[in-house]
This record gives sequence, C-alpha cells and structure tokens, in this order.
Amino acid sequence: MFLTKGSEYGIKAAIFIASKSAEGHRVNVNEIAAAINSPIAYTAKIMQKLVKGNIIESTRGAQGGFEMIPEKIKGINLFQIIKSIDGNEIEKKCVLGLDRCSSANPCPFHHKYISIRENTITSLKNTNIDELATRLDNKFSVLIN
Amino acid sequence: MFLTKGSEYGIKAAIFIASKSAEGHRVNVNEIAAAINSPIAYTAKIMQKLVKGNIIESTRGAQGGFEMIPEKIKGINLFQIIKSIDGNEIEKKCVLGLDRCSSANPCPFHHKYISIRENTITSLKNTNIDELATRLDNKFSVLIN
DNA sequence: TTAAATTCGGACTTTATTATCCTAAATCTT
DNA sequence: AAGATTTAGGATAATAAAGTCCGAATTTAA
Repeated sequence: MFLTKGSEYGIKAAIFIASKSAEGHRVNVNEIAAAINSPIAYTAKIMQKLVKGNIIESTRGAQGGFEMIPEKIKGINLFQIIKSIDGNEIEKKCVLGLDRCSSANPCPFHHKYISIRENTITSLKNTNIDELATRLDNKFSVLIN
Repeated sequence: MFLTKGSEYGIKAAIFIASKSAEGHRVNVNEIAAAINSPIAYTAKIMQKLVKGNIIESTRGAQGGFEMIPEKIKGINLFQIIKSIDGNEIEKKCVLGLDRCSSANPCPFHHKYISIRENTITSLKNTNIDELATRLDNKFSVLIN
C-alpha cells in the first residue's frame, strides 16, 4: 500500500549494510539477500540503484561487495533511499492520478492530501539508517521473520 | 505510490455520484467513466465493490444506474472507500513487507511508521465525500484535466 | 410481452512489476 | 599471468495489477 518491493528491499539492505559497515565488514549480494530474505538477482539490481544514488559504495572482484562509509551512515535517511530506487513520484504524483494537479488546479483531495504527504515525507527524512541499524543491532527489531 | 488505480477511480466515482445524487440524479457507468476519465468496464468492476461495501446503491435496468443516499453522503469517508476496494491492507500490512510484524516483534521501521500510518488513516477518515463533492460543485477542484 | 437499457459476474487479455539469466568487466589471490 | 570472485548491465521470464469481453439477470417502457 505504500512502498514498492524495490524500496522494501532497498531499505532493509541499507540497514543490513550499515550494520555490517559499522563493524568494518563489506558484504556481497548473496549475504544481503540471505539477511533480508529477498531474491538474489533482483537484490543486485536494487543495489545498483543504491550505488548510483550514492547511498552505498561497491567494490568488484574477490572480497568485493557493498559497504556504507561510516561517517555517512547518520546522513542517509529513508527518503533518500526511496528516491534512489523509485524516483521522485512520491513527491510529485497526484493522489488521484491527475496528470496536472496543482494548488492552482487541484483534484478534490489535493489540499488535504498535501498535509498527509508532507507529514509522511518529513518522517521519512527524519528517519536515518543509523537509527534503524542500531535498533537492529540491539535486537529491538528484525529484518526477517 | 499510495493508492491503487482501483481506489483512485473509486474515490473519484464516489465524488461524482455524490454530486449527482445531491441533485436527485442517478448515473450509469458510462457517465461515471466519462466524468472521471476511466475505462468503462473496469470502472463497472469498481462500482460493484462500492455497492458491496455499502457506499453506493445500484439499480438495474433501463433508467438504472448508481446513486448515493443523500443522508448518507456526509457519513462516507475516504477510508471506507479504500477499504471497500483494496481490503484492509492499508491498516495491517508491514511497511517493510514482513509477514508477521508487530510491536512485539517489529521490523526496524515499525515504531516510527505506526505514527505515519495513524496520521494517514485519521486524515482519510476525516475526509468525507460530501466535503469533496462540494469542493467540486463550487469549481474549486476538478476530476479531469 | 417483447425490446431496450442497465448492472452482475465470470473468464480472458494486456500491461506493469517483480524476478531470473547470462555475459562482460573489474579485482583479488596464487 | 591465470583463475576465482564479485559487481554491472542488458535481455528475458514469471507474476500481479489493470483492463476487456461477453452472456445472464433485472428492470423499464412501449
């Protein structure tokens, strides 16, 4: 009802990578897919988007894989991840699907929906990966069940 | 990013039907599809769900069509419409796709997401069809552009 | 009472999303 | 340098969502 499969995987993967990177470990796509219970090849595609979006770094070859620069972890939030994967539809698409919906020419739900969307985006921006990875490390949450 | 096509059509159709019903007019699926710019046959399916969900009334045969009981219009909100069409995933599905995600065994985003979801659902429940239909009647909004 | 108009509901088709497969390119190890 | 490991990226396949078609049932009107 809200995130695409790609974003679900992307967020979970970022949390896992952040957690491992904090311990100084690089992880490959097989490890990521196992950790978040996702299809390997599809997960690889999502990782490419996170690399392009500057969320994670990749290294090819033996002992390669993905990591997050520790200093960057606090600076990465869920909104950035979703945008890297799904683009900026979340910000701009009309909730009722009108091609050109704006405050000047709005759909009937426009005004009320704006505040729902702002609230949602603000929360996504206020939720960083460090916070979620810490919660996972402390066993206060799980990536699989 | 948020509503299914079905819900988009359902909400727009409900607004249109409410507007027409307030003037004492019943409308058929061709008129609805034209008013909201949706595929006719698919719209018919959505209308069936709104009928089953007690949002609108249907009458078969010549001069038949769909209408909303005027006294009911103020009592119908967007949350009810979405539930009639998409079921209750909006309330219960884990934002990160875990099969069993709960406050006792949460995904990493669970706690923060709960408040986003509550805010959203509250807004949907606080937005009734009467309000949106009035906005349309006053030409403060459009169903098509 | 027959014909026309309309919703109902099942089966089917199309399109978009999700997922897989395969080869190339890069890097590490020996 | 050769072979193993790993990401990159394009092409293809499977599944789910969106959309279509058609006959049956119901109602109105002539």
